[in-house]
Amino acid sequence: MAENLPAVEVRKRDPEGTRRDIMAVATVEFANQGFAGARVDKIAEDTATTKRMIYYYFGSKEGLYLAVLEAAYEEVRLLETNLNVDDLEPLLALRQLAEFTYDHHTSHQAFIRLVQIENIHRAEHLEKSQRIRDLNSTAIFTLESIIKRGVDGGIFRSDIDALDAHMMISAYSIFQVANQHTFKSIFGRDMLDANLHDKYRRLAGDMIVDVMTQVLPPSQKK
Amino acid sequence: MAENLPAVEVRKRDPEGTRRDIMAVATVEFANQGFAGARVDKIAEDTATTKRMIYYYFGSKEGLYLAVLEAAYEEVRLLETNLNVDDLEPLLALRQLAEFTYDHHTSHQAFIRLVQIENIHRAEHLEKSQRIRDLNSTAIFTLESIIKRGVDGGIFRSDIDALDAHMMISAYSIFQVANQHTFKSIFGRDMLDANLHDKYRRLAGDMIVDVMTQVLPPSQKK
DNA sequence: GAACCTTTTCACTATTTAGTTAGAAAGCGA
DNA sequence: TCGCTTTCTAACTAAATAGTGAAAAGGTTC
Repeated sequence: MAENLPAVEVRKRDPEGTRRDIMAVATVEFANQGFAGARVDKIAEDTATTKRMIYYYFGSKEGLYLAVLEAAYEEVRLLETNLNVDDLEPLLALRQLAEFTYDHHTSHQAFIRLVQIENIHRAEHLEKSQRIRDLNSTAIFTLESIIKRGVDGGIFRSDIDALDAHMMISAYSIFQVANQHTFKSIFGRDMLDANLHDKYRRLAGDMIVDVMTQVLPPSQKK
Repeated sequence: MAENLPAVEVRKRDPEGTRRDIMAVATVEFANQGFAGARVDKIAEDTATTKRMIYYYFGSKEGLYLAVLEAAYEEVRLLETNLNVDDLEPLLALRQLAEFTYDHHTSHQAFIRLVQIENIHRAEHLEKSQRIRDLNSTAIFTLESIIKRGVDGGIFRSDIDALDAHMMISAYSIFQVANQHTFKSIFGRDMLDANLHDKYRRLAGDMIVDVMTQVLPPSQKK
């Protein structure tokens, strides 16, 4: 009866598929519960396979977590490469980068949760993954080039480097996702409300553009 | 031999002291390990009293966590009231508030960790605490007054309200603490390095002042 | 068809964990 | 002194938890 129905049990042996199944489920569980809070039995339950296979492929809970973390960083990096702003004037390029980052982060909340969890653990797992540390965010190179052009053109401050700018853009975007729950609970505002999205995306651009374009007059004591 | 030595076992019955002892230790443990990661036995071990007393006073692990969270929010609120910027012109007041917040957050890292942990839990514990939700940050009232003066004076944008401004200031300051570990691991920069503190405090002020003082000309398409 | 890889089954273990029982000693305020 | 509160001791429990053992069967590849 079921043999002709679409691909649910088409695969009999599909190691890659099994790994992907486990990791997809584990990503959700780790992002939702944290490393200590996640339950291997729960993950196994939600997959099409068994706990034994988790250990067969990933060795340990930590091994699985690390695989999930690596995959999340890699996926995000892939998406980053979609942005090309080399043809735009620095001001517009910077705005585009910031607004793209904002959209990107607000639509990859599981990734942000994993990053926050990793920070609670003081990045101890990330430190173990040479692979993640290698795939240095491409956003930095893009930013470096934009900033160089803006500084050379005399329209950008020269005392904010690419990492500083990245920090500000990330801070703004990540905060809205990462701290949405306490913010809403205390102030009653849902920062991710669809009605606010356009305003907050624009504000991400305003924020970084406005601060970068304040070329300091020597008179102003700072 | 030990009877004349300073206050270690001075107290015989000191319920308040016992509570404080437990909470101080629990704050560290929860901030470091998260709720699921924290161990009641470990907390008991690090106090001068026993596990039984933790349950005597706090009922459960969650009860203790909630007490810790409430105390942390209250302490931070107390410190916020130290700031008085009513006499300053709005531009300087805003800068002072931002830079004060930056200093404040970078020197209360345990609190920030608790907030991040609470966000991982989608603020479910915070929701249970009417007490925390009541002590609405005084920073908001201060900000409201500053912004009103700035907007009335024609030097501030009128489309950014106090919560928006608070969000930007918090995002900047909290990010540097909350995400310091992944940031350092990936980019090699310690955002909390003492040598960078002055620069980053100033930048907190620049960021919010620059974005607020961009009064939009109608011609500029936004 | 042989060797190897993947998958299933499932009971099992050792440890950790939050939380308890029960009693008793001792301080403190009235 | 009486009664209530606080503190300590120390074993104990029940459940949850990460991880394993061992065997067998079914695919896959060469």
